[in-house]
Formats: sequence, C-alpha cells, structure tokens
Amino acid sequence: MTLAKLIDELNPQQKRAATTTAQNCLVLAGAGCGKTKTIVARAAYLIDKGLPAQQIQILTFTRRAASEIVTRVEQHMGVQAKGLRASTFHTFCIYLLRRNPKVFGLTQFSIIDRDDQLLMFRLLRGKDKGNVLPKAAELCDLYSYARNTKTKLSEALVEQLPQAIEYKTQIAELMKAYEQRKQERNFLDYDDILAIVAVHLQNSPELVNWVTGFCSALLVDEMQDTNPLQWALLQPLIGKVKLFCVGDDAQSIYGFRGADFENIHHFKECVPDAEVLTLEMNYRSTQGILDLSNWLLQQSPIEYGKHLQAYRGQGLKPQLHILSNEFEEANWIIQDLNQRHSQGAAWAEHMVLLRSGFSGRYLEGALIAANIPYRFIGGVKLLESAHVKDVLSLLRVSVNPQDDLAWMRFLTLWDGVGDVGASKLAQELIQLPDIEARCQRLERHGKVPQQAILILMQLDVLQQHVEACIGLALDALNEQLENNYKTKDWSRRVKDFDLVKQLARKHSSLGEFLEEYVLDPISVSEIDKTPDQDLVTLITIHSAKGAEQKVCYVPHVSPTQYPHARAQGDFDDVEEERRVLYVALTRAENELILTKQNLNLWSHDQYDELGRKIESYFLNDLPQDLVDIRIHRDIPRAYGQASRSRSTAISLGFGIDLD
DNA sequence: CAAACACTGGTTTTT
DNA sequence: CCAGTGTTTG
Repeated sequence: MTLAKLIDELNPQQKRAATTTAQNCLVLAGAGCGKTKTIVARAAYLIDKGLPAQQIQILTFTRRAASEIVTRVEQHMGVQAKGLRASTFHTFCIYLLRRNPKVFGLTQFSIIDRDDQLLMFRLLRGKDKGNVLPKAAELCDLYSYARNTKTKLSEALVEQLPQAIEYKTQIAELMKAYEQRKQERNFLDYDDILAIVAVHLQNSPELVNWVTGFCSALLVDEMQDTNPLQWALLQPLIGKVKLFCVGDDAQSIYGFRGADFENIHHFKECVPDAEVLTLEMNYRSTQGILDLSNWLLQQSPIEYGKHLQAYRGQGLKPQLHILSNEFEEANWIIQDLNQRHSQGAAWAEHMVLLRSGFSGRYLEGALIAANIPYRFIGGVKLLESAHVKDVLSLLRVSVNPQDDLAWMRFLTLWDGVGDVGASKLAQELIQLPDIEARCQRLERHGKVPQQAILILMQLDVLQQHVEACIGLALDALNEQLENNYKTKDWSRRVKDFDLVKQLARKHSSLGEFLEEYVLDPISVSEIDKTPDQDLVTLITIHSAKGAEQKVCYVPHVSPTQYPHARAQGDFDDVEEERRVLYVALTRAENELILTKQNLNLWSHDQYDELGRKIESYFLNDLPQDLVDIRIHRDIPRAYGQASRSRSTAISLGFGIDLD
C-alpha cells in the first residue's frame, strides 16, 4: 500500500490533521474516531515528505500500542519505515540513559519495580503492630503521586492520604531514607527514569540539541493521560521538534498516576503556535453502542461536549444480563461464547473488559474448564510471580552486585536463612570488591550450597548468553524451590520456567533482558501466544485503550464496581470511574454485552457489605430504551454436575425477550 | 534468639 | 491467591 492510498482512506478532518504543516498540533478525538490511524498516517506523511524514519519518535502508553503503530506504518511505507521508533515514555528515557549515561550523571544502574519499592518501604517503616504510619503500599503510591504531579509532600498528602497528614514529619523522613538508599545502591525507580531525563533536559541546552539531533518529530498518543512529570519531559523540546499529540479528555483514566485531562484543555497555553483539531465521526461502533456511551457521559456533571456519531448505522442494542452471582456471570459468558463459536464466529472476535486483574478469576477458571483458548492482558505477570522472581534474583545480583534486595531474596531461599540473617549478610556482600570475595564470604556462611555458589561464579562470565544463564540459575535453585513450594502448586509453577527460557532467547544480554520486562511485564497467559492465534481476549480496561473488538463483554457492571466502592464520595474519583466505564463501552464494534450480579436492578437505597450507603451507581436511571435487559435465575442443579448456567429469561416490564 | 510453620484477611487501575 | 502475622520449634 502506498501513502496516497493511506491518505485517501482518511476523512477530511483526519487528513487535515495528518498533513498539517503546523509545528505543533493537538488532535482531540473521541473514542473510535481514528486516532491511531491518524498517527500512523502522520508518521507516513512525514516520512514521505523526506523526514527519515529514524528521526521520528512515537510515544505511547503500552508496548502493544507502540508495536501496532510501527507495524502499520511499515505496511504502508515498507523499507522507508525502517528505524521508526515507538515506545513508552519510560522506554524512551531508558534509551536515552543507556545511549549516553555519563551526561545524565550515571554509570551503572538497576531499575527497580514496584515490588522492590514496597520492600524498601516496608523495611524502612518497620513492623505493623502499633505502627501508626501509612502502609508500605500507601507510602509508595504517595511518593510516586507527589513526583508525578510535581507537588510537595504536604499537598500530595492532602490529595491522597488526608488521614495521615499529622504524621507528615515521619513520612518525610521515611522518604528521605528511601531516596538515600536508592542512591547508594544505584537503583532507579519508575519515576526516577523520567525525572532524571526531564531535569537534565531542562538544564542542558547541549543535551536538548543531542536529543533533537535524532528526534525531530515527536508523536504522542493518549495525551490526556500524560502527567506533569511527562509534560516536564516534553517542555524543553517544545519549539525544537515537531510535536503532534492526540487525545480524548473523556478517556482520561490515569488520574491516580497524576494525569490531569485539563492538560489538554490548556494545550494552547503551554505550547505556542499550536493548532488544535478535532475528529468527530466514529467509525468503530454502531449507534446503539454509542447511544449508551453518550448517555453515560451526559450524566456527568463535567461537560465533555461529546456526542459520538456512528458512521456505520444503528446496529444492535447493547444487552444487560442480570445473574445471581459471579459464578453464574462467568458461566453465562462461557455459554454465550460457545454458542457464538458454534455458529461460526472466531474466538478472536470476542473481548472481555475487566475492572481489575483480580476480577477475572472466575471467568478465567470457567474458560479453562470449558477449554476455550484465551489470553489475559493485564493478568498475572510472569516475571512478577514469586517463583520466577526467586530465579531472577540470582541473575540480578550477577548484573548488579550492589542490589541488596536481590541478595536478600536469593539468600532467604535457603534453609536456615531468614530475613534477619539475609539482611546482615547482604549488607556485607555489597561491600565486597569482586565476585571471588563474595563467593568466599558465602562459603564461610555455610548455608548456601556449594553448587549454587559455583553457578554464581559462572554467571559472572556468561552474561551474554541469557538462556544459558537461566538454565544455570534453575540448576542452582530447582531442588530448593521444589522444597519451598511443595505445598504451593509447584507442578504449575515449574511450567513457567520454560516460558522464561523462551523469553530469554530473544535477548542478547542479561541486563537488557531484566530491564525489558521490568518496564513492560508480560502476562503469563499471553507469553507463548502468537498474534494470529484464535483466542478470546481478557483485558483490563486500563490496558484496553485503543483496543477494539466485534463483540465485547463488560462483566461486573454492578453497584460498588462502577464506580468502585473506594471511589464513592470523591467527585474526581467517581468521575474517573465513569470514564473507565466509558472506555470499556466504546471498545465494542458490533455488540456490547454487559453483565451484573445483583438481582436488585438498581442501587437506590442500597448498602454494601460493610453497611455503607451506595451513593452512586452509574446504571441507576438507565433509560429503558437504551439496552435490552434480561434477568437469569438459577435452576437448582443436580449434585456433582459440572456447573452450568441454565437460565430462564423473564420479561421485565420493559425491554424485549430475545428468545 | 531466629527461623519455620500455619493461618488469615483483603486485593483498582500502570510504567 | 499471597503477603503479613502470630505461634511453635530448633
């Protein structure tokens, strides 16, 4: 396909955006209005106008979105697209840091994930009993929020943890200690990655020149989800690069990470000479789906000024199925999937949108039982599961001997070593000058087997052979891990190690391998699947932006879920929840199927399990003509029968019976 | 005194 | 389902 053909497929608004000559441009586009298509066309257009592909940097929120865009540009531009970079903000920054560490004041560093952060905060905070300080997770989120929003601790406290304001001094001390520890160990957390680059760009015109030397066009996807830290990163480059951003305020769902959709309303004030364009025609969904989505948004006190209009006509009305519990919900979805599949639909035409990774548990079980192939994007991450981290700890200490967290993990695996002893020994080990000294110290300690120590030595020289390293690490740990996990699904866990080896094959150094998956962890159920396999997709709504599918299921559309119980009572949080649901609804192309598990149709005057009044529920006052509602009641089953939902539909006073 | 063991409760969302 | 806690054991 050629550029002409690509541009030809665009509508006049999209075409205007893709071919703009403005230095800076913001495209405001509703869901399904062709944002990705416009970015792809923009990249292709720039290349066609003579800008080398390696001068273009596309910034997206996920690795999936990035590779999709690259693939599509390649389809259109062939070899001319070679060198096009698309990555997340974090991966882009790492790319800069690795390419020129010295100018950022770095030599060697390791990236730590949230688990490591939690561990550090837990250690610094001390035991729980009688401890009035916020929990490790709260501290971690608070710290990250303050950095991402570039606010003072006191302000972040008011926003995020008002109940802990009185402990501000102690919290400040904890955070200081956390930062100091990070520095001593050459650790970078997720926020450091962005912050270091942002600060150095701000202070060094030479650095800006260096970056703009190989980055003359920046294309930013999902602009509504960028936070002040990410803005700070872009700021020094404004005016020096071509900036092209796309976004939708109604799909802003990363407020918890400091994103503020008001940013895009103020785009013109922050970016001089910016052109702001809008895309209004929706090509993804049929009107019935958009009617429900539009209604949801109109219920909001926030004025989004959006009314999605379908290009494709009226289509089918969304369905709402009411079942008695989570089991029945999952079983009903399985039944419906099976029925569609037997009528010739591919599994891959179906997507299930989930509020949390956790909320897919029943459905996942039911899919396995029913033998339906699926992948779960956003589910349990392979390299975050405990047993895989155990193995990785060995590799981590090999890459960065200063990594005391990894040392502790490795040491506590062995019998006779607990966290106290491990902590002491780890502090000693990171002081030692070389691998020989460390191994000698380990031998003297006596609790770590000879074989494991020997393998540690071997790893040191084998870093380029990632798969071999993992094989060795497994040799060292297998017996011990089997013992550690014998009561905890060992047989299931062993299988994951093959997947890890499989992943490792693609990487040329241990450090690179570890880094890649800290920045973008991969789901267990996703890992050995190829893109062309016929699979049902389970996906968290936060990972689903930009995704679309013919038939979409949105389970658990129940009171206390939308909005989530934790958001109740907070205006901004509730409205963000509304946008989360909005994003879910607007993924569907042809059919949208909601299920909920509360037989009480509405939540007026309802109370949750803790007796709190449910103040808001988005489906209260749902107009009767927007959805077809069916209530399913269980028929008692015979004992021992596999769970199977045979449900009867009873006609409610409104809506139609689909039978 | 430190570590293994058994138990329980509580889980949004992501880089 | 797993991390954090309290209890028992070495």
